[in-house]
Amino acid sequence: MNLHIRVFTIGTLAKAAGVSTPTIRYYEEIGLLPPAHRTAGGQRSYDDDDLGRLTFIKQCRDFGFGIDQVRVLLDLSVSSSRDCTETRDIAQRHLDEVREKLAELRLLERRLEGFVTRCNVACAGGPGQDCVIFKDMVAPAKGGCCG
Amino acid sequence: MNLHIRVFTIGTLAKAAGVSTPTIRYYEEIGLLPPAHRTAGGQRSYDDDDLGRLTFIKQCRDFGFGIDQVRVLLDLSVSSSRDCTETRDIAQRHLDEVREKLAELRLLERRLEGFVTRCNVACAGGPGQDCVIFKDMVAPAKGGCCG
DNA sequence: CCTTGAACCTCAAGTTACTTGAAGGAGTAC
DNA sequence: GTACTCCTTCAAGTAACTTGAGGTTCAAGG
Repeated sequence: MNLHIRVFTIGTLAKAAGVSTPTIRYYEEIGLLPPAHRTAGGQRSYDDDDLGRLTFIKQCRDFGFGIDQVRVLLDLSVSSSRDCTETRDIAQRHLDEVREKLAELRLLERRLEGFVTRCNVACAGGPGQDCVIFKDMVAPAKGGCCG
Repeated sequence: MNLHIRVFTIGTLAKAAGVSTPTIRYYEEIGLLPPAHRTAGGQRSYDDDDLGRLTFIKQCRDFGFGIDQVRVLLDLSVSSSRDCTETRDIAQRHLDEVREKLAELRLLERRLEGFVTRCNVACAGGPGQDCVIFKDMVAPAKGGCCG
């Protein structure tokens, strides 16, 4: 209970929030963070409120929200109505996107697995084989490598 | 058997390979495609070899390979040794990356699910609740929204 | 032959979310 | 005072294209 007012340099704030110092300057530049207070020498100076805001941003980014979505979430976070349903809708849409991406990646994983497997089967003897991967690759959607 | 020599404009080539025309110009600019032949009027002109090369590139990109990896694969595709093991190793490394990304996304999916669920539980009554998502978000790694 | 409209040309800048680098000033410890 | 780290701004780089401005070529129709 002895640190009633904590003051951060940009570097200590960065460590506390888990981001880089250029990122903090960048967030200020694009308006995610307000212009920082400055010391007499012109260096940026932060307090716990700033840490809170930055940590919030960091959490949102870790959730995969884009900068523009973070902007909306920040606005919601200070709006008087505290409209949680809007927040949930943003998160739900984002979740849908994540699931789409997951489906794509799962498909890609299977295709790559097949590719590597065919390589291993056909090229077990090492290099010098008459690998036909590249002919296969030119014919779309058939999978390739040493087929 | 009547189309022994097919000639493509950049637009028809783009459709045939499933990419955009600016993308073709971009690939030429960065050296993935050789400088195109030109008509008397200065417009680009392509043949089936170009279609083959571009289709190969497209397939690699669909596989998620980066441009630099595509460059290597293109080199391998014309190398005399046809070293399939090298090709397989590139694909294997890429597969590993895809699997890492999948793991990340699965985790993210679960976190977002929890987030949305908590929103629904706490905010079923609609807006105006005292949503505490934003306080939660400031405390890292706890999940948020209306906790 | 001439005009119209689509498709083409080049060059520059925008996109996302930062990172990296250069050149120099501020703050702190000895 | 000097050594060292951290800070400052500004510019450019990253990946892989996309978009836009302003102008040219081509094929078809009248």
